Amino acid sequence: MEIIKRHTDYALRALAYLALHANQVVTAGEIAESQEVPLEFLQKILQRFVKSGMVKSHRGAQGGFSLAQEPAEITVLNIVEVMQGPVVMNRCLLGKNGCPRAPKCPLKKSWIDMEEKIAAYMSGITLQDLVDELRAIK
Amino acid sequence: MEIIKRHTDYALRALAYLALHANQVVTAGEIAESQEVPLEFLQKILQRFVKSGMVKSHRGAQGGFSLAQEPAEITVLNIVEVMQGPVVMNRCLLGKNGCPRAPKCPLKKSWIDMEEKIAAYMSGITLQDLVDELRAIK
DNA sequence: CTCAATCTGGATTAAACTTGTCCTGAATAG
DNA sequence: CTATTCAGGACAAGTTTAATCCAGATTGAG
Repeated sequence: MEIIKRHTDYALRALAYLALHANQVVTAGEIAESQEVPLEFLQKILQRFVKSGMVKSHRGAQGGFSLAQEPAEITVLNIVEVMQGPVVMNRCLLGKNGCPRAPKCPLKKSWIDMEEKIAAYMSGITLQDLVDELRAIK
Repeated sequence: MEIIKRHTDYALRALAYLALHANQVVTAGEIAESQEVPLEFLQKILQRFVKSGMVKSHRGAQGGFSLAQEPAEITVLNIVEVMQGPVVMNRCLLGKNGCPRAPKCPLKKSWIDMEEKIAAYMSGITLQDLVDELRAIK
């Protein structure tokens, strides 16, 4: 039961790299090489963050990507949700109407409680925290 | 990002039904009908719990299934792990050697911490709790 | 202005996973 | 014996994951 998919892992690595080089424009190729991520797959991932407004792209020669927000303002939850959507324990809890069994579901409250705890945990970690951790490890 | 797969949901419903009818032998057909689960799929699921020792099967006419343990001794985590394996945030954290990037992973500690919290939460809910909840709802 | 570097976006794809279905066989109560 | 019920392997459609490929748009530098 792996909760974080590979593309989300790649996204976290890529955005941590951008945070480590804040205020610089970095090419997808550089990120791909340093983070050992397939370049063309990474480009698709970065496009999602450009659309979400978390990353700025700079086209043309000498172009690349840079963070559009401060590292301390981007949380792990933000990144996970761009890639995998909202944290949901059970698909019953997705959508407006939910499942017809909800009234007799003995776990519904627990699932919602867990979702909130997981989301809270992930929103407590920012890219700045990851940068600090990376610098401490080095 | 749905964490609980459908077969795990079915398993939870089925075992809760068995707990509700503790010390009785119940057929897969009866569970399937009451819980709105495809019968043949449910049978596969129940077989897994027989192998894991949580459920006893009774073959032949008038046969069926019954819990092999007390409802208060079977946790949601037990059930989830039978269906989906151990709770792991990132596949990097699976296996003995893990991934080669682990030493420079700024999230490893947080992932492990989250895994433990999720597992702890799920092991705090037993089938008896679900039975109590079901009786309260009714 | 041209060209190389670089991002954009759509199409395609292989493998794995999910969610089942089908069928034969084995056990057993009555 | 035989109807009922579980056991287990094979099969399969649909979706997701994890890429790859390619034609096109943009832009900095020479």
